[in-house]
Amino acid sequence: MVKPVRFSVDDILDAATQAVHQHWRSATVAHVTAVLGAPSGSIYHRFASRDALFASAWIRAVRRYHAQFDEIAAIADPVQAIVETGMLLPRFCRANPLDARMLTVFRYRDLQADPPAGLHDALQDLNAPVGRLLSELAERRYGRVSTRGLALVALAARDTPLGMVRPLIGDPIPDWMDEPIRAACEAVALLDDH
Amino acid sequence: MVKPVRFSVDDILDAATQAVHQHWRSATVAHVTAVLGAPSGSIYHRFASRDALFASAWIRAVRRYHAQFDEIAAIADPVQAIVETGMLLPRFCRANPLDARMLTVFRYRDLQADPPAGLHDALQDLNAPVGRLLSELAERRYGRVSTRGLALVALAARDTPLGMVRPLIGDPIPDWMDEPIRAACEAVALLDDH
DNA sequence: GGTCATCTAGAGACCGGTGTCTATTTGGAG
DNA sequence: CTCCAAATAGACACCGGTCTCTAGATGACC
Repeated sequence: MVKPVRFSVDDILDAATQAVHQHWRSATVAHVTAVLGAPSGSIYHRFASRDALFASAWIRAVRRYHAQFDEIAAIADPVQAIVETGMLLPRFCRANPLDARMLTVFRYRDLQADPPAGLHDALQDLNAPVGRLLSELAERRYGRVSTRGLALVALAARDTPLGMVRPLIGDPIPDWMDEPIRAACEAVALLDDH
Repeated sequence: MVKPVRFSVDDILDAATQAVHQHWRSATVAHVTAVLGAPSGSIYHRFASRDALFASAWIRAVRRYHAQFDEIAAIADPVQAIVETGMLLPRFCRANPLDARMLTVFRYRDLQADPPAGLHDALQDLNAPVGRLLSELAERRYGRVSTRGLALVALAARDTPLGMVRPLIGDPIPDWMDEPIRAACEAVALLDDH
């Protein structure tokens, strides 16, 4: 029917991710157009604003990260399941270094606090897979879902590995990091749910 | 001799820290002048640029954090010394929440990569206390200073607690966090220096 | 009281980035 | 071929933030 698409949404998000890789938080729409070889009009044709563009790229990266969660259910031992959940992060960083860097640009809390135009709903649902996984892990680990149990599991499976890996994101994560990450996750996962 | 100072360097840094507390990375010079009740000229009279201002406030916060390091030498057991080094961070966040938030605005690596006008030297020396402390801890823990040993100690005493605490910085760090932080630090500190 | 260095004071120039507006291209359908 | 919706194309208006520039205030010292 119409003029064929030259810059698809995914093309633009790829370029945005590339621009963030190079300029991190100071990436601009001009950087994206430079990567893409497109004028700014083509960007604004598909995205309401600069913020909506970069937030969309962030959301796509988060979803790709969540896509790894399936395999955790197959791990029998609860503590090991928590540890392996933690290990998903360094693995993701190695497999998708650009998306990993994209992940560090926003915090979920901030985006949800005032969502860029049109992304309110996408952000609403975004964290559900994490919530589900953590609840399931807490349930399996402690036999019930307590506030503290949930907090411990979140700390073990999410915050601890993230903190250890974060300073390196952008560069490759060395293999020797795996052992200490496992050790830290496991130590937290072994704590008692009082 | 001259006109008395109405806005000292420390006053301005306090205001910058306050502005960062409210606006985080998007804090502007105008936000600082609003807190301080001073015109922008008074800010630029003492600081070469916006970046130099905020970086100076960051450096002051880092130095205050380093000021806690002295007491670690007194701890006899090496592993415990590493764990207590890790615990300095949550303690600092509780005692100086505004400076803690300031700490999250820059990364040492980025600032050193291109230092704001006039801060090159200050940044050069800034990390020395950390380097000294970590070397000392690695030496005590493993009886020698290996690359891997140093990396493990850095991970245990610095990155792990930072990662666990980071998502909460800005809000108060709850007391129940101490136990998991200790557990994670200790687990990493107990790993072998191959 | 005059002098001078230092500092306050604030208006606005300047600059880079966002987002708009209009023109143009494209190819299938009639 | 003509028409139309969808998309590209890019010039530039606009805006918020940084930083400059000039004027004026202040008080120690002579």
